[in-house]
Amino acid sequence: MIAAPDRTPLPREFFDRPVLEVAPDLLGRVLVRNSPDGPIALRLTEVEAYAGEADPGSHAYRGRTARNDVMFGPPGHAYVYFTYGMWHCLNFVCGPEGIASGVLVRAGEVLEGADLARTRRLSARNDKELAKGPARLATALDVDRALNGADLCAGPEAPLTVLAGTPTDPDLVKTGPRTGVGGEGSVHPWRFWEANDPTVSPYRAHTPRRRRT
DNA sequence: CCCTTGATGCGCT
DNA sequence: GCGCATCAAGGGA
Repeated sequence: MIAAPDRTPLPREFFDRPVLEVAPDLLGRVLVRNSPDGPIALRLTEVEAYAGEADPGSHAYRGRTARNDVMFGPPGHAYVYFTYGMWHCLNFVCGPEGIASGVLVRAGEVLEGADLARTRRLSARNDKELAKGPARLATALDVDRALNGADLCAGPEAPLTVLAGTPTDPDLVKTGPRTGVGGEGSVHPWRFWEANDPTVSPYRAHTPRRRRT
């Protein structure tokens, strides 16, 4: 028998730790998105750590700007950015404050609200694909820049919350280089996922693309 | 399955 | 202007 997931929201102290400690600990936790259309609960299966201004793969690498501002703020908040002209990606800001670290939420398994998620992800061929990839996940959960800076620790009825869930067995946590991160940023195994989980996104190496003429 | 390419807005140099 | 923490469709094997 499987223990019921813990519905207790994670406290701010959870996020107020070094990002490389928080990232693997997020696997198996349950992200709840309360949107005007209804709630969706997502069990996290894949994340990536972005570790401060010294990390060349991080948006914080070139210092504080209007875009990455919330990364420099207190832990336990959402950092949402817009990329490739059409997609959003969701991060959890981690501590300590001022280090500008975050965890990119890359994939998960929809536990509740699959009907709603399907209406936002019409191209998904099956439910495993609803949140297989960071932009798909944000689309399924209706996450956009309106949620940038949202407090993850404001309670279970807040727009975004992370419940304790059932942490993934550490023996099942796999690590590898981050997807789509090139150069110096690719040397660290800062991608974390749950072994044998069908909702984890495929790894893709960094591929520079030339703009259309 | 694999690989290639187009779509699309904007932050930053 | 360049390049991006991406996705979906299309064609070949």
